[in-house]
Amino acid sequence: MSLPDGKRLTFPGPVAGPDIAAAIGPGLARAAIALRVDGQPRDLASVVDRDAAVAIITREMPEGLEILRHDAAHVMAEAVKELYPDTEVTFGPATDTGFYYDFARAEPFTAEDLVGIEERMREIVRRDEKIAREVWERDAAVAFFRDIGETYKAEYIGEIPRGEEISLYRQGDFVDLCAGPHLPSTGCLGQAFKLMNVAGAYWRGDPRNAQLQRIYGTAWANQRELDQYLHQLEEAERRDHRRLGRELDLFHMGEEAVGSVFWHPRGWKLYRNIEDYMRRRLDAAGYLEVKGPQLLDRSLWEASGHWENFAENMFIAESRDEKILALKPMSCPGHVLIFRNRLRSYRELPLRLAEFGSCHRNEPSGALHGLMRVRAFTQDDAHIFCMEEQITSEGIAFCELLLSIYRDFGFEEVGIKFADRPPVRTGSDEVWDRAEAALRSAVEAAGLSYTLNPGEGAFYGPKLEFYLRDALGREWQCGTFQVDFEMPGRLGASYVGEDGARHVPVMLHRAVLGSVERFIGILIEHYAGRFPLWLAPVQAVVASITSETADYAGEVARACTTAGLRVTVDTGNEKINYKVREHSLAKIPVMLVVGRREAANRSVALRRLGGKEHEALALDEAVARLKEEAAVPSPS
RNA sequence: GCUGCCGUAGCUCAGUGGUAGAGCACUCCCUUGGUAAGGGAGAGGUCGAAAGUUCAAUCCUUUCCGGCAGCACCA
Repeated sequence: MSLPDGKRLTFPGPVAGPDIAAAIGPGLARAAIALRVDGQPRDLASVVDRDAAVAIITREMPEGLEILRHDAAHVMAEAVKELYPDTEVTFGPATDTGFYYDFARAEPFTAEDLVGIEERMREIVRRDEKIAREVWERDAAVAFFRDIGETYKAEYIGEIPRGEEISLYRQGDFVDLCAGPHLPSTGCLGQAFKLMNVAGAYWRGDPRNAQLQRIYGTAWANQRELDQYLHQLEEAERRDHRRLGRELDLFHMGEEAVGSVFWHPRGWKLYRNIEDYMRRRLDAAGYLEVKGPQLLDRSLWEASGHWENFAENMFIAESRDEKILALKPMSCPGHVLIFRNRLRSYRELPLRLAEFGSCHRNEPSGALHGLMRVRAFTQDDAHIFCMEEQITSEGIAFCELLLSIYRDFGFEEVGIKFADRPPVRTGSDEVWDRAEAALRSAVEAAGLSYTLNPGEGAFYGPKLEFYLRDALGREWQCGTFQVDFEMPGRLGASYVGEDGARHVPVMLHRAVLGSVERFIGILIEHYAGRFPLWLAPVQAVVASITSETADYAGEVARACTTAGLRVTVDTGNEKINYKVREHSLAKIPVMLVVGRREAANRSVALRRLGGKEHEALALDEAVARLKEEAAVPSPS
């Protein structure tokens, strides 16, 4: 057999995993938990009886960790069955950070139950039960699970394709239907796991089915990694934009307007900083800003197809004359109306209509989440009306614009997914072929790599989805670029081509930030509230040491304001220690402290947020320096 | 929307079947202090809303509203 490093091992006959590992080395023999045979993960105990590419999987490897987490799910199921025998087990896979198992049980699991289950899991690990694979005949397996009252498992076996092996795994008295592979024994799991929470989940993910109780846990190769993960969770909680939004007095949300944001002065300043920046970038990139109406007549939504498909999520209003109107959930129909308001020439194309579009969508209550998912939001939306042969160049230009904007906001890593035709769609396959080809050539011409997201395109066309990675390594989908051969025709948009005939333009839907509200939520968490100077709502606070220097503090603040800096003054009756603490907690990037010395020689003591030191600077110099540092990034 | 948990002062949280407390924040007074909490006093609550049980409900029950976690959803 061949090993990953290219070496070859020869055995006289069939050989089991532990012997292969032992033949390679004693260290590996101890660390081995599973095998990979010709790319397929297998139990360590499985026998290799032919020439194959074999690799030993250890718990430190990604696929080893996945097996370990899957085992954690089984151990949890065993613990639950021991403690609550009336529970039925269903599915229990590994996740990116751990595992879960869905249980069917009349009584809800409580937080205290979790403590007991976790204790029992640790005990099962200490028992070090052997985990054995058994291959069963299909009907016998169904009968077995039916006998022991596991109806979900029995049901599921019926859906496993004929010809596939029905494998059961036995550990102690617990038997579970599972494809595997698994660890050799429960002891191999180790103790680096923790149960996290319990939540509802539908059987097979379908809301029409019974709702099960899902217990989530996290599991790692060792205690250090577990601690690190738990620490990262704490860090995420510390950065939670809902918490920082309150602490930094940026915004609040309330039951008087569920799913909508009350922007406070500082939060709105941040919002405006972003909007102003985006406006400059759009202007420079040849977009024309427009503003469409909020409330539009039902007939338009019927024509666009929204009334039929999305009425559930639209807010409907009725006027006194009994007209039915809807708050717009997106801006595209309005932009088409602007486009087709007069006769258009091919000479005008590409025509890029941009809008900070206020949209309302009646999102399900359970989906709402701070700024990340709201019912009233602003899209940095634009629609490019163009000819088919312009799709590629517009796509390239958009990708460049987007990446440059993300960089300015401090996001260097951007992932791209290509979402192609969904099962339910409008338009012929031939049109989809052209749209997908044009989009693919655009992203490839821009020199960007992407992964495929099959079947996830919009119903009217394929799209690129742009994901940015934040400081905690989390991915957020923000930008999008969609090719639409449908809606312009549907809403009657056309232009006069070079040939004098009417043509239907292609429409490119695109957004960089996506929802401005959500993007601000991401920014807050990315920066943990410590915004770069150009974004910070308040860039500096001038703090006096004694009331004697209050006048000079005011003078310093005026000098800053004149230079275009956003500053506040603190001449309050508190010690400087208190002021430093207070403004540090408010995450103001810069403090300009003025005492008797500074007032005497017209200087300031400049202190950076989080810094331990301060720097004495002439007032003019400090202002000039801050002004330079606070410069808004501009398109080069 | 579904399941579970939660809702007491602006915030973080104690607490009780006999109508409530702490710390921080806030207001005032003293203090004028050189880089992460100076001292004192005061004010602040229809205990999410409604109905029910009870002599009596913030506490028990039901419904509703809102929040959190997950599921489903995200055109």
